[in-house]
Amino acid sequence: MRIATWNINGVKARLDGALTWLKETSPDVACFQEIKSLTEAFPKEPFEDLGYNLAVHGQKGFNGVAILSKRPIDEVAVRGLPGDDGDAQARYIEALVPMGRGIVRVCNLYLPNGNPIGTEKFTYKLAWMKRLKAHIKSLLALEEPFVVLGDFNVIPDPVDAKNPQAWVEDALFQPESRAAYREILNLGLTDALRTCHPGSGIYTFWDYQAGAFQKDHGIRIDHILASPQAADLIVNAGTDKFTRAWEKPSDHIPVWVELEERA
DNA sequence: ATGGTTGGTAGCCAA
Repeated sequence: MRIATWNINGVKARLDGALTWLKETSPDVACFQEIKSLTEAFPKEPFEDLGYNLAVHGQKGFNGVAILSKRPIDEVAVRGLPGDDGDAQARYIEALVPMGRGIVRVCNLYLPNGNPIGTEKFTYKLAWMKRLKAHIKSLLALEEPFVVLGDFNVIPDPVDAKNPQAWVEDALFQPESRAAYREILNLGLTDALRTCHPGSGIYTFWDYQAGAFQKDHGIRIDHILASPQAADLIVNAGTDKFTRAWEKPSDHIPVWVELEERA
């Protein structure tokens, strides 16, 4: 089965593009970030017409995440990242979807950007990552297949940027951000895209400004991390870079993983 | 090269 993630940067602005992408690539599960929509304002019908079930966790104007699944969504396990009841930002949703004889848990996140560094935004990013680590640790104890995927807003390594030096003052490439990401990975998760494409030059984001896409000044910040039980099933992973060349593109492109289905 | 562009919203904020 194919599970994909895409920061669409506004569901209303990207409605046509998102529908075209779903029709062309037919993921079984698609996770969106930055829907920038209230839950009740999400345009569900055109997606349902393509055969998708939806679980939406939105907020007004900013953030917002959604899970679309051609298979039944057995349960929406979590809305909002656990660990801080005072955090109202809609950046996390988790659902259970049938796979093979069992289920796969899909954990869709939009990790805080954290810029500019030296502000409460960066503090919030690091605190959010600490909460994410704790939550993933609890999921690993279940010893089940799951994927944690979405816009992590972290450039893991220099190889994940065309021009790493351009990002040294950015929250996405701070040593603290990278260390927190590494701690999560080192709990025992597998970076699906890295595993299938170990080389350099794979990016998932190009800024709208200064012709970044034309110059291929990209970074890899959208990730799919697999639990050990899911990593055993990885067949392939990749990106849908063609969407970035469309009219009115998102600044991110989709990332997907193909998991072997064992009946 | 301290600029540049986009989305959501209603003035700027977030990215």
